[in-house]
Parts: sequence; C-alpha cells; structure tokens
Amino acid sequence: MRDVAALAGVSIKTVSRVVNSEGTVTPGLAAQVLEAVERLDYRHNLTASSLRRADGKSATIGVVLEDVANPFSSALHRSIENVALRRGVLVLAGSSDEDGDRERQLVAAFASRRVDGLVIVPASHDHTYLLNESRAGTAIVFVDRPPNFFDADTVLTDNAAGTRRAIRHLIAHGHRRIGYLGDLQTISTAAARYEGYVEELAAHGIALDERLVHHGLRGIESSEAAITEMLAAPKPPTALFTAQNLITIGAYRAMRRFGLHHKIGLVGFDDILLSDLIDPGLTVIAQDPSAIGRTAAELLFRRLDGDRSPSVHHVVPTLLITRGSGEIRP
Amino acid sequence: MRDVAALAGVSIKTVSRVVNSEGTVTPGLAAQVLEAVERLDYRHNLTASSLRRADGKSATIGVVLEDVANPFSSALHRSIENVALRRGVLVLAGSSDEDGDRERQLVAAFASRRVDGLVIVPASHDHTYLLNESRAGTAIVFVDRPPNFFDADTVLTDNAAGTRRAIRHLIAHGHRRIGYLGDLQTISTAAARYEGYVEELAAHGIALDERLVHHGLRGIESSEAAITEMLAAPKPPTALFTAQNLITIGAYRAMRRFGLHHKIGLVGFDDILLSDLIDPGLTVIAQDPSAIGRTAAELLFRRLDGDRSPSVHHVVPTLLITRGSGEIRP
DNA sequence: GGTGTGAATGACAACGTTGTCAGAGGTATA
DNA sequence: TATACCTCTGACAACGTTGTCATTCACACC
Repeated sequence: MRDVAALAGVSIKTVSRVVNSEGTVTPGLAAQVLEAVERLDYRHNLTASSLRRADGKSATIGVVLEDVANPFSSALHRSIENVALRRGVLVLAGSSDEDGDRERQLVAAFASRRVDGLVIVPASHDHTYLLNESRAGTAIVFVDRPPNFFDADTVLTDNAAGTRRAIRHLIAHGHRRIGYLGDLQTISTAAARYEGYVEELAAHGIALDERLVHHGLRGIESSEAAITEMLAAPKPPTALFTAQNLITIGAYRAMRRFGLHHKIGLVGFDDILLSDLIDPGLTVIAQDPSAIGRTAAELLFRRLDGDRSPSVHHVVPTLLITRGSGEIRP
Repeated sequence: MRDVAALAGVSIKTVSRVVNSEGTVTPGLAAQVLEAVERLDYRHNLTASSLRRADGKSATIGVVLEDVANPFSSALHRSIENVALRRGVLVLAGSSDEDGDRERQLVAAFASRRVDGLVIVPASHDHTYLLNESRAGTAIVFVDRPPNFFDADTVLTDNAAGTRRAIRHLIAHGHRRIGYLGDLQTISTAAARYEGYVEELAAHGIALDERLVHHGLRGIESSEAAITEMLAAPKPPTALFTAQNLITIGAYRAMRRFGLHHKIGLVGFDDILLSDLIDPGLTVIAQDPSAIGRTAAELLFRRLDGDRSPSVHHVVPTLLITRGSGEIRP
C-alpha cells in the first residue's frame, strides 16, 4: 500500500480510501491510484484490514460438519457457501467426525482466526464452552441437532414427525411387526427418530417388541450384520424402518442377500443417490439439506447484521418419497 | 494480551513467549501467565500474529473445487483436510462451478486472506493470473486437471489409460460397437478420456463411428436424453462407455426404461455409491479421490516447508471394478 | 572481590491497514 | 472583503502481535 501510494503520489490513507471505495476521493486521483494498484499488482490485505477495522469483521465464517465428505454435510456446506458468496464471505469448513473434542478444537481454531460466525452440527454434549465466543460477538447457529446448555438459533429437521410418517406409511400397508434400526442413541437426531417410532406404534395400539429394535449402528457393515441377525430370528419383522442412510444401505444389502428385498417392507430416513434405480426403489423420508443450510446461513447473517432478538428455532419438514420398498405388503 | 500481562504481572512479550511455547520462560512465571490466560479466557489472535510474524504464515490453505457438494470434490476436500489437520492448518473451500471467472474470484478472495497455499481443480483455461500469487510465496498444486500456461505441481488421474482399460474390457467381452458419452470437451479430463477411447479402438482395428460418440453432456437428464436417442437410432451400440458419473446414471436410467440394462454392456468412469446394489451392478473405472487429495496436500506442504525443486507431476492410477454391467456379451 | 557468561525479561518498533482529526483549499454567504 | 462552511487530503496513532535488542540478574571462574 505504501508503494502504491508512492507511485500514485498520494498518501497511503488515500489509497485506503480508494481500495475501500469510500467515494470521497476526487475521480482523477482515484484513477491514478487504481493505475498504480494495477501496475504493482497490489493485493489488499484483509487480515490487516480486519485487525484495524472498527467492526473487526474478517468476512469469513466457520462451519463444523460431521464429515465434509458425507452427502448430507456437503450439501449443507454448499448451500451455506451459496448464501455466503453473495456477501463476499468465505467459508472455513472442518469435520468433527462425531467427536466432541474435535468439535471444540475446530471452534478454537476458527476463533483464533477471528471468524465472524459459526455454523455447527454439534457432536459435543456440552456447549457452555461457546459462551466466550458468543460474548466476543461471534454469531452462532446450530444445525441438525440442538445445542446443550447453550442458547442459540437452531435449524432442525423434524425427526420425530418424519419417522412417525414413515411408520404410519408402513402400518397403512398392513405391517404390524416393524423393525427399528438406529444410530447411537446419544446422537439427538437418533433419539428423536426412535421417539417417533415408539409414539407412532403406540398411537396404533401396537406393542413395542424390544427384539425388533437395534440401536448403536454405525456404518454399512454393522447394520448389515444386525439386520441379518434380526431377520434370522424367530418371528422376524415384516418391515423395517432404518433411521439413517448407511443403515438403509446395510438393510437393503442384507435383504438382497436373503432374497427378501421384494418381501419385506423398507422405509429409510435420508434420501440416497441412485435409490430410484435399485429394485425395488427405496421409499425414504427425505431431509432437505439445502433448505437447512440456506436457512442457517440466513439466520447467521441476520445476526451478523446486528439482530439481537431472542433465539429462533426453525424446523424444516421432511418429505416421504415412495418408490416401492415401502409399499410392499406383508 | 495486554490484560493477561497485567494480571500476571509480566510484560506482554513474556505472554507472547508463553503462548507460543518458546520455552525460554521460567516455569513459575509461565504458570502465572497460563493462569491469567485461563482466568481472562484469552484467545490468541492468529491474524495479528501472522501479520507480525517473520514468515507471515496464516496456517490456512484455500481449496478451489468444482462443487464442494459433489462426491468426488468432497472426498478430495476431506483427504486434504486430513493432511492439513495434522499440521494445525485450516481449509477454506469454495466451488467454482466449472466457471473460470469464479475460480479467479475465489483465488483472489483466498489471496486477500493470505492463505499459505492453494489446491486448485482448474476451471479456467489460463492460469497466468497465478504468477503473482506464486511470486508472493503462495504454494500452488493443481489437481485432477493440468494448469494452462503455468508451471506447478500436479496430481492427475490417468484418464486415458483408465478409459483404454474400460474399452479393452468391453472388447474382450465381444463388443465392437461401443458408444462414447462424454462431458464438455473443453474439460481436459473429458478430452483425455475421449483420446483413450479413440486410441484403444484403433489399437484393436475398430473404426471410429461418429454416430456412437456424444460430447458435451452435463448432468443426468441431458445424458439420459442423448443415450435414448443413440439407442433408438439404426445400428445402435452393443455397449456404452460413459465418461463421468452423472452420465453413467443417465445411461443406466435410459437403458432401464427400454429394458436394455441386461442386454447392453456399460462401463462408467468414476465409482458411484450403491452401484453394487443395482442389477446388474455397475462396472466402473474408479478414481481414488482420497489418494489424489492426500498426495496433493502432501506436495503442497512440502513446498510450504521450503522445497524449491522443479515441479512434480503425479499420476494416480485407476481401478477397474467389475460388477456385472461391463461383462454383458452382445 | 572482580569479571565474564548465559539465561530470562522487558521496552520498543514494526507488520499493513483504518479511525481520528487537523489543515488546505474552494465556494457561498454576509 | 471577511467569514463560515464544506470537501478533500494527509499525518499520526492504533489494532494485537512478534522480532530485535538492551538490560538485569545469577552463577561460575579466576
């Protein structure tokens, strides 16, 4: 900037004014400055700028996802990026891998880079550590799962309602023995889905059979094994509800191995690419990660624009997509 | 930091030394400082630090992907993150959407935040604009596609060889009329794949039939339409090579609609989740995005560590995965 | 006791930028 | 003509940190 000022024959403050398009510089002078900027290939240093600036904004936000590579997370990431892009804000993203410590480390790393805001898919079960960040003026929005011991905006999927819709669908097709295959119960979305399952069964006067419930499934292999076992037991279910996409895939694999994929009903939570091409097509409760991400980002920026009103809690509805596997009758 | 120093009764320089674990501070004093840090919940400001630091490193890198939400890009992103994580480096990611201008804007935004390095999946066809960044000391690695008019490390998939392998596989199963469905020829990977197709046909003395070639396909719908047309024409192909995952999905959809999915051979470039569950399973030439990302990140950090040797060009091999669709005989 | 050595500490400037304020110069008004 | 006022510009300090260098102090050695 000093060099630009020297070449243009002005003070560095004037260069600063031109670079920030403050508009209080005589057009002629401004043109000289811009030419010098061009000639010297000057690049504005945003870190120094935000250090000195009154608002201290870094035009960068941090996003803590479960895993940037999983389809749900990356769709979320993309829609946040889309909103941020319009405001010239860049996105730092990191994967927590469902590890609370890793979540905290990521937040600390983002904080030391002075991000303006955070979008967090929580892995930790105690978010009091965020009090300091939020006191320091960092806007925070939670996505997909609610925070614990911390008050902030949230954007959640209606997990219980979506699950109830799935179970109701299976019951409407004549099923009364419906298996539940779910993720770790410590993950709040998994707990909410199970709750929906229990409630909907109860609403139809169907007794809960513990032998048809399996929690704690992580990944395709473990669920394939669990389902194999459940199907081999006496009095097997006539339909399955799988509470997460990898579990759904495991279920489909297991059923296909036994030639049962046209005989046993299946509704999964989360849509999966290609699920319309397999036979039968997978009936799913689809979440809308784009809508979730967009809503979260818009909330975040509203806070960054100074909105100090009480926390807002958005619930994004799910959609039942029927493709065949959920319409099989016992 | 000033407050911490005051509370601990030392100079801010001593606080700086403790925070940076320089180890030249008496243990007792250091403990006092750490306690003050704790009490005041002091957060080190990395932007100010990197501004003043001699090396000016921001411990942040920028990654320009085609779309953070597509499976190939996000797998790449994740493996870069894994390498960066070990060095305490954070990743800024952005989507170019195959737009050269957008790529340049992203790079400019990264540059003004003073990233230490860039990993770029090029969309632009002229990378001379990067000369200034690289002169300024920013390390740059290109991934998936080579740069144009610019010298830098690259990590590429062996597109031509992978395609030749696919075509050879189909020929070995008795096919001589093999359709080629590809993306925009301006994308270098698409061009390389087509080249492999042409070469392998020639190597087997099979004449190229222009009616079996379709370029410029973007997305599932357009390829579904193109394939429908090709299959309806006189003398249709007995097998298809689809040069990209969305095209493969489009092809499979079209063939299924005509009940041809068990009659026409299909090998696709890029592996797809669930492709083992459809019937027939998809035979694919799989890339290894994790290996590509890891290699690229390691190259980048080697440069950041001061390696000034001539550009390195890695080629990551592909893998033929046979699952049924490529083993159908005419 | 005097001297040299080394380790720990602090004062100060500097990184690249912007906020603040004062001053220069022009124009309109009394 | 004198005055007030406005617009544009620049000097300087400050943002939060670290590099440089000087100072202090303890300790070993002669």
